[in-house]
Amino acid sequence: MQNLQKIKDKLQQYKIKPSLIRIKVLEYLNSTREHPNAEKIYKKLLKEIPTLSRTSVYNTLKLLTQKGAIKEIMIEEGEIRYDGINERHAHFKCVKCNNLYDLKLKCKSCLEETDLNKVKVMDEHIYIVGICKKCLKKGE
Amino acid sequence: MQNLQKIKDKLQQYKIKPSLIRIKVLEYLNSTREHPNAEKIYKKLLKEIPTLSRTSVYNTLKLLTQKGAIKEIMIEEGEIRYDGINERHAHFKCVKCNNLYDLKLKCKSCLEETDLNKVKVMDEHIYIVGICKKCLKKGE
DNA sequence: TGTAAAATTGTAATGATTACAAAATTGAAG
DNA sequence: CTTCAATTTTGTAATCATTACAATTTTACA
Ligand SMILES: [Mn+2]
Ligand SMILES: [Mn+2]
Ligand SMILES: [Zn+2]
Ligand SMILES: [Zn+2]
Repeated sequence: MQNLQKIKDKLQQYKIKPSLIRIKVLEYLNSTREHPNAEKIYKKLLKEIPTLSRTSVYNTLKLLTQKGAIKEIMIEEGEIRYDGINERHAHFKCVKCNNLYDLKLKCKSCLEETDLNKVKVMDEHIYIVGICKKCLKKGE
Repeated sequence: MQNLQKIKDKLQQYKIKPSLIRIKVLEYLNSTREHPNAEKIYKKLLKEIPTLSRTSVYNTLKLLTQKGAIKEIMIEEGEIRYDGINERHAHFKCVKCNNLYDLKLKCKSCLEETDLNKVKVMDEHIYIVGICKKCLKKGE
């Protein structure tokens, strides 16, 4: 399909050679908004690539992150989640169901320009922790 | 000194019984803006409390966090830093010197109210990753 | 084909955090 | 001052996601 070409193009755009695992990992991360961790990605791709190793998933995630094609999200200790959506947005982590939702940002920057114009900004992370709509309903 | 009383009051305010270790940990976190991790806090307090155990520091930090007296900051994998300053603010993490600086926020919320008025917000984290002024100068 | 570079794999190590049970301390009651 | 249960603190062992490393496989190109 032409979706494959899009993934390959994106990899090339970030100067990453398009191997099978890299394509599959990026394809998965671009197709979902669930922000999976390495283990979830491994389990998912194992169905398509039976020889896949956990190490390869970790290696690939590290590479994609370093090249800027995906983003690491660190919210809870001992678990890195990954986000393949590159548009600037914030996150909402529900402490009940553990889901991680995307949130829109209404302003370009919440920070004082005077603080920022002296430093080199490489990355920005904004997230809220709380209880989501669904879980609030469940608990009356 | 009367600083001690302030710390005790703050602990009581968050419904935490003021034991020696709790007082010392909170006192340290309220006196610094360096956002230390558990190990740094342990090393620092060991000078004053020679019988101190790492476990006690971890226990105390967990308790203070759960009660809301301090905040965990998770930016780099495998290292939780702690912040005793309760006023809402953002952070800047320098990837060169590894320092974590405080930043002022210019707006009350960067998020769409429509997204937030259906959920329960418990915590908010905003941070920038980049290279600080000092390190930029060093590298010409 | 031959071969060096790159990618992938499996196993072992790492290290911050946590679990757990024992020891010490506290504080109220007698 | 004692007693004793609750709380706090401690030391050791376990956890577990991630990383290091070396071996194997695959790729790309002459
Ligand atoms: Mn996202
Ligand atoms: Mn801070
Ligand atoms: Zn939820
Ligand atoms: Zn710096």
